[in-house]
Amino acid sequence: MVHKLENLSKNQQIVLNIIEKAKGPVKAYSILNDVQKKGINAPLQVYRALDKLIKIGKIHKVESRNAFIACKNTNCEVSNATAFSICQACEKVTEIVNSKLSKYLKSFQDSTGMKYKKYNLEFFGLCQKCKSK
Amino acid sequence: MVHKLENLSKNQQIVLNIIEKAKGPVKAYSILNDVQKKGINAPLQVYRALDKLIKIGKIHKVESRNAFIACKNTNCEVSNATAFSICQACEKVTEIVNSKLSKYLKSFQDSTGMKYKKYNLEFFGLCQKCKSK
DNA sequence: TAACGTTTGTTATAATATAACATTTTATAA
DNA sequence: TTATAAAATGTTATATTATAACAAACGTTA
Ligand SMILES: [Zn+2]
Ligand SMILES: [Zn+2]
Ligand SMILES: [Zn+2]
Ligand SMILES: [Zn+2]
Repeated sequence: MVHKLENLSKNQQIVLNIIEKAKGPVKAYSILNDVQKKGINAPLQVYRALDKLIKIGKIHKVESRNAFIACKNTNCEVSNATAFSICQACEKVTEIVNSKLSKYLKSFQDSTGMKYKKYNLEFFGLCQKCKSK
Repeated sequence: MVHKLENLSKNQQIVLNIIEKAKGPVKAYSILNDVQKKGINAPLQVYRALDKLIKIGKIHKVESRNAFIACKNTNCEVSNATAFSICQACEKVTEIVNSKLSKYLKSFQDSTGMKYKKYNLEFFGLCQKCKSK
């Protein structure tokens, strides 16, 4: 197996590092803020790195939150089948890795016969912690 | 059955009307642009109407597009179980109404035992038209 | 009427994201 | 190695999406 990390550029590694170390989803401008000491000065530099990292499946965008999260799924080399659980109270986000779910959705056919290349699913509710408050 | 339309305020009706007449998803600032002759001048007036319309299930937000679409599902009184098919070429968006899918997702349980109140699913691919080009 | 919740109007500003252009670095291959 | 193409960078400016804060008006119900 080829380790893609070695192929990442400087900016891409810096941005990935921040997202991987974070405890939850990270916002683009929070990343920008964190890296201004490391030579990245402009939003575009962050967004370009984010785009690439998404493309190669290292991170995902949590669409409903405009935030980014590291991929925890070793099989998920491209972000074409993603599912997340999102706590509406504490905003904790967890990537759902569930082969039954992904098989079900990958093979889903709608009435129009449209064939899907990609899906993104977001579940909302209360996590264990917040439920018991 | 109670017709909620009668309960809508002036701004809410104006905004809903535009979204229902549109052929595809509509952006907030495009709505704002369209209604400036009708006495709505500020983004907030549009966003407030959008929020309410989402809350009562008249429209949905297509998260990956930051756009809004009228609900076609007569059963869907609240936006707590939504699925869309999105063409990556022409940006056509269709709400998927499929009881098997919604039953499957409503009863989905992840490993943490978190119980979900709401989900949103977006499928991406090419529609019939764009596939055959 | 009084009280309450909802909606409105308005100004300002925050947060998220891309356009356009010049340059540099890296990979590929003649 | 040198040429060439592809990818990444740096920079300035701008576009797009969304909310804060406050005062006033409206609609419902007690
Ligand atoms: Zn993943
Ligand atoms: Zn929580
Ligand atoms: Zn609907
Ligand atoms: Zn299409």
